[in-house]
Amino acid sequence: MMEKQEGYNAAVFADRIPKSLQENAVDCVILGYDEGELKVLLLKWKYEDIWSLPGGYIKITEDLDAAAYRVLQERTGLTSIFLEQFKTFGAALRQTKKYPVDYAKISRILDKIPLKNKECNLKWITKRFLTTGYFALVNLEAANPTPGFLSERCEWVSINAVPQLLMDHNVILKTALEYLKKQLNYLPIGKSLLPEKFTMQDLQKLYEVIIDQPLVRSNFQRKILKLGILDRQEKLMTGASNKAPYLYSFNTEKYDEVVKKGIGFSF
Amino acid sequence: MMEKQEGYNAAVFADRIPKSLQENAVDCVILGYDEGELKVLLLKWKYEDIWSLPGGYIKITEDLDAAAYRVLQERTGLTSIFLEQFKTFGAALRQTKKYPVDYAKISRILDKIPLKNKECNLKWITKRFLTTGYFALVNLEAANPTPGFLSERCEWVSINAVPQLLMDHNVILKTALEYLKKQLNYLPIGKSLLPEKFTMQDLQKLYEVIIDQPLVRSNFQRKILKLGILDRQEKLMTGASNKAPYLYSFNTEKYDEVVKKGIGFSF
DNA sequence: TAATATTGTATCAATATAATATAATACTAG
DNA sequence: CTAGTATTATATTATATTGATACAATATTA
Repeated sequence: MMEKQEGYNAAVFADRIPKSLQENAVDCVILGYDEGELKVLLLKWKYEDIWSLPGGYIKITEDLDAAAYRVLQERTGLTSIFLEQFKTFGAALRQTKKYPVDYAKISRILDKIPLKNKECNLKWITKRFLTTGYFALVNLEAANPTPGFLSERCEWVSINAVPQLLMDHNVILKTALEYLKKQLNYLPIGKSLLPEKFTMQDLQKLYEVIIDQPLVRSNFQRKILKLGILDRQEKLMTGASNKAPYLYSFNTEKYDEVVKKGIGFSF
Repeated sequence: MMEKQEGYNAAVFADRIPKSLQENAVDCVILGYDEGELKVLLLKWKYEDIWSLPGGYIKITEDLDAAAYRVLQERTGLTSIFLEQFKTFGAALRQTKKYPVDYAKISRILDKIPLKNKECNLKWITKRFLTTGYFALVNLEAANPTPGFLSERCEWVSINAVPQLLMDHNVILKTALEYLKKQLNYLPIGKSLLPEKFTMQDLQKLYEVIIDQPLVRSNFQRKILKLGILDRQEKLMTGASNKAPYLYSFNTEKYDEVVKKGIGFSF
């Protein structure tokens, strides 16, 4: 089962694995919205050029959802946020043929980070495991990106500039974005992506970034307003030489109601 | 962690567990449609009054999806069917407080079925694990329900007459049905649930059973026909004293196209 | 041949949608 | 102060969709 790679014997890892942890993981696609761009929170590993989605093992006494919340909280400081499971990934070759793990790199990293830390279960290096993908939409301004013990940086990266990620993380990210695109047509979004108050243009741009195509302004406004999830606030004086737009905020009560009912077509 | 229950020490199971299998499982909600009822395929266990969804462990060299297909194939003989992952379940208390496992019953069963069979991994008795829920829509007529080595019966049960199931299987079933209900509004269904040729009434009844509410006949017909996924065939002479309905069949090409595009509302 | 049940399609008002137009700003330049 | 400019909020219009109902066309039975 194990094979040598670049002179490194992966089986060495097997000894380092604490037995106390579950063999399953979660990976979080944490999306924020900033300067008209959709951004995803990524980790840059220590010492080597490895990037990955924030993830973690599920503790044996922990709910699956709780593990995802924990990862989100550890990497952003945020709690009680929109977080949704979207798919579990379990291709047999997650760590091998299809998405090769560079054992040499991992080896060099581990040589520098002794694994006395019980929180680190590196079974994924040597054995296929499942990971459940979650995605979160968060207020980028409120988040406080924090690297873990294997990573040296935790950064917002534009979804148009995502580097090659560890294992199948690029696929996980892509799947999350497609899922979000679909969700748009039967769920309101934006409550946690936008600041408290925002203009109609802000909201439209968010939608356009997600579905990756332009929308007709007047029709977008009409459709959104008809959902009844927005409260109109005062006008925003930008200093620009044009009519000042209204500010809006989400009406939490109605927003949640629409989330429950769903929008759009139904038989 | 382990506790005695009805005088039986669950830890005894731990020794019986082969190490060769992954600790994750799939459970399949296999739905069929018969006599105007939606039915789910359930297993009745040997010797004791235990019912469950068909499920199985994921082999260490097996794709997650492949494991679900295998379960479906083993229990129905069917292959290449609509089968979709809908959610992974991982509540910490899956096997304990919230959904107690009756160790006494399991014990009695295992006393009669010696576990020399390597295919049986009963770790789920002693330890929390994740299970990924899949649902399949199959042609009930074409399926050949077949029990496994732990079960004595494999039967179609009306979703209105489902007994108490093992662990959280009732929740898994409920979640699958809710998921299907939602899917209805942006995917065509019926291709694998109905026979080759069917009447408009057949299709409407199927929809009504799934969403659990009546639909207006003329409007349903108009909406469905507009999707362009049906080919009209000859008339069906039933011998009933009324106008004979047309038979329809799904146009596979257009059907798949619509599955890809989705139907209904979009921004 | 009339009665009956069910089907296929038409009708029509109400509503929704896409594309475009118009009026109302908030500021700038002169 | 006024005209110009960019942008916003909303109106308009033609077209399409929806929900509710109506009605003609069968296939059989009485």
